Amino acid sequence: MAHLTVGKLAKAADINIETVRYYERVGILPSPQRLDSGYRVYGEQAIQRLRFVTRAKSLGFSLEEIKELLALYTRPSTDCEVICERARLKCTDIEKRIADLKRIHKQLKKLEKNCPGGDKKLDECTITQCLNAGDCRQC
Amino acid sequence: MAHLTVGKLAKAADINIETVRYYERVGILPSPQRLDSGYRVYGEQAIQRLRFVTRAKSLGFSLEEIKELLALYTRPSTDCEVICERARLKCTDIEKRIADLKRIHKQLKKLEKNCPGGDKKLDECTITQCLNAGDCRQC
DNA sequence: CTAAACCTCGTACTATGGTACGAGGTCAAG
DNA sequence: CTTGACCTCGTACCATAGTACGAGGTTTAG
Repeated sequence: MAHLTVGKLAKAADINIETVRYYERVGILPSPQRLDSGYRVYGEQAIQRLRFVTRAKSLGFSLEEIKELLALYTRPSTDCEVICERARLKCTDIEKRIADLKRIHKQLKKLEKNCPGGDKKLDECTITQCLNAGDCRQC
Repeated sequence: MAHLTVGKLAKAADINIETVRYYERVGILPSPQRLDSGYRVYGEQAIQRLRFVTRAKSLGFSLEEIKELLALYTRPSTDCEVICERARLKCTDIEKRIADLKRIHKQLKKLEKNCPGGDKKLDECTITQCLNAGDCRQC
């Protein structure tokens, strides 16, 4: 089990094989050793690394950010605080995105609520009015 | 003021000139009339249309969705309800995105809170543990 | 021993929303 | 009538995160 080809690794980490190669291209995964045939050979730690990537992705980190996290992670001088700081920054980032979406959501709800609906014509539709004119009191 | 070249239109709608041409390419803006020289000529309604696009964008609609909205808008048979329905769908869509981000935010906050921080080593860092292992009680 | 399954690489393509550039033609002011 | 600002088009490029494909070489199971 210690020697994995790229296909086995992909399966073990539940990632598309092309994606594994892509991760290598963009520096997320280090270049592995090769057999004489040119085949890539990975150890168990590659599975761990890919799982790290998948989890970081699910926490909202971009591949660029994950690359940095991995670099920090593999540097012995890195302490917990450094990683925490990254998490805090990402948290703030996500708070901003939530705030943006909430602002949009509020506007849409308001428009929706005030719109007469039914088979009214478009010139009575406040949503259309809003999209059409800057002087809309609904938005 | 009734005849605008693409540059004037872009300025009037506060949109990059290349973007105006791009909108034409992707069908957001209809092909305008041309002078003998080949220059595009627009009327006032083109400014309105671009403002419609900008406002719809700020409400979270994609260009594809805006194209549909515009098609509905210019069809006389469209009634208010049809537009309202689009707004409702977009609202739901945004609610989903907010929920996703909130889930991520919650996890990050939890990780952040439980992490010892300071100059602790990485093997004591619960964030690193979470990224590294699937059996993390923090996430 | 052969056929299937797997691997290699490079390149091109997907979606999204644009931006940039170069070669050339046109228009308006001085 | 020249100069500069504006326009034309096609093409390529940016970020992001991959996916797809084809030609060829390798490995493994029956």
